[in-house]
Amino acid sequence: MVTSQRFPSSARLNRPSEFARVFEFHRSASGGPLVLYACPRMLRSSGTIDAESPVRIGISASRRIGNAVVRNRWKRRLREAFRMAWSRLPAGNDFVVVVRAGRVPSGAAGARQVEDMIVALANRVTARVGYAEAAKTEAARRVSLGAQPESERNPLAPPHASAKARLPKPKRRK
RNA sequence: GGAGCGGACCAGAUGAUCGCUGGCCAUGAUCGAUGGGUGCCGAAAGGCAGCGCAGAGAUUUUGGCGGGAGGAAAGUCCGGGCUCCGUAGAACGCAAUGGUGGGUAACCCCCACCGGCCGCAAGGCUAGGGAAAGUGCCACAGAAAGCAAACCGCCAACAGGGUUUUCCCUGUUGGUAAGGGUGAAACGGUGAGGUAAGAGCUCACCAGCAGGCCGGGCGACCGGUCUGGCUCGGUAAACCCCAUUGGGAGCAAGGCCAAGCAGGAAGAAGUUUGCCCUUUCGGGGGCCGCGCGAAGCGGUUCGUUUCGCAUCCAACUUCCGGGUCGGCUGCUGGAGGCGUCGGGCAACCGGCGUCCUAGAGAAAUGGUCAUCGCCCAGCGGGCCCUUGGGACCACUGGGAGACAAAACCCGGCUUACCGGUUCGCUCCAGUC
RNA sequence: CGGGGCGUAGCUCAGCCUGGUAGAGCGCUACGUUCGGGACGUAGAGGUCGCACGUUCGAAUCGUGUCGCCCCGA
Repeated sequence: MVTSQRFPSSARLNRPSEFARVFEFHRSASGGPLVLYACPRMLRSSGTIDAESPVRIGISASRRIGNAVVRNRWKRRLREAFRMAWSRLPAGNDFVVVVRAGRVPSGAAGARQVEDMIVALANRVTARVGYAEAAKTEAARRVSLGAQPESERNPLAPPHASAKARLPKPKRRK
């Protein structure tokens, strides 16, 4: 196991639309104080599943679980766990961890425990029956949506998801 | 030694290692405004193709250097800076404040003092203007709750009765606020005079009120003295009155890029639509026109209204399309910290010197390990000393490590909090 | 950032504006009724009015502070 692992901002979900995309895929697994949502990553150009791209994660800790200090403590603990377990997670996916309740595990044993829990949940949700098919149909629908420009009024299609699948802008001025 | 009062300060330390974030420097990669030069078209202006020569800058890789939460960053309770909104002028309303003087950019803040209350004291608390402008309220109890009033009682007269001298009982009328009892609160207190009985009815002293004068103080107020009428309840954190203050919105403010000196549609020349009636001159009603319309009928920040002044009129307004859930900026050097000197009782102010000390944006300042440090208990060691205690050192075991995380920036207030350091002072006990 | 509302019996709520007695429904307990239960009838218990300080003779009510919860707008 690789102990030294970078964790730059490109490995995190940075904007609300990315969080919404994962939540609206509606695939989750829960265990203990955590709920983990998963969503396969897409290649922007082709709309197919990109199994090679690195894993990205996001953390959601609402005010329900405590004050700012408790929320920050959870986020740091989970970021550290992701950093350590990064190579053991199934590639080509975005994950969002929601903290439900509970005290923050402390010490080395607590850190190991959170780490193992995240890996187990991630493997459980991606190995579930229908995960790959759903990802494929989703990808296919996205390609068809990308072909016909700006028919966004489909209620099944989240607007930010189609925006994510939009073809890159052609170069201007050349 | 014990108990207590007031103030100031700290918010575990060091090291190793793995990370995050933004700054600077170097470096590789990708993109690249613009410039240069080449070819073609053209009379020219210029256009097109294309070279990859220079290159601001953007994104990113790797490496190095140095920086990275608080005393409350919190609650968002006040006050300001800053930004935008024609001007924020007047009136009404609304809201806030409420002893005096000062500090301050400002304050529901701070300092000093005055009055009141609490404490043996050091000290603490204090929404502390006006109740003889007006209105309201004061449950229950009580005769009566605010300006007078007679339930019991007391006294007098008259009538009747008992006895028939005094006296007693009943009733009616009148006088009386000294006594009773109720209540949170009952119309000054004590004494003397006075009276049929009583009463500030009169007098002395005291308390209190109002006014005048003298002295001290910038002032709140304090001290003294004289006069007056004799006493006039409480509540304004009830309405209210008085004085003072307050324009509104908020960094999601605001500006720039995207964005092309700008695509489409509708509205829109109305100086308060026009006419008639009525009016307390504020306005109200009817009819016509525009409008789908009971709305509305110039606009100009704002969730109080009206008025005044100013200004704008298509270069305007609204909607749709386009764009967008983005990027850059505002964004941290400031009523700034520390030291020192001077002024001031103090809050604070001024001069000089010196320092630079967080800028995130699904939101950084962390994880792990080791050592030291803190508290408690036990055992051991020597020391102080009056039996019995005290502090110190070493070891072992156990425990605590709180509250709470910047979000434009400051000054305060309030609240939360494991503990620790230190200064000054008060009371009590003991010894010399 | 700005604005609004609510904490009262085990539960859902009145009472607060205009201060003096805390109340309703459901639930709970006991008894009656019934063969038994439900329903019904009678009686009863149960509340620091979120907390603290103040104003007042007197506070659930008025004022200030504070704690918790909910909602709305940008």
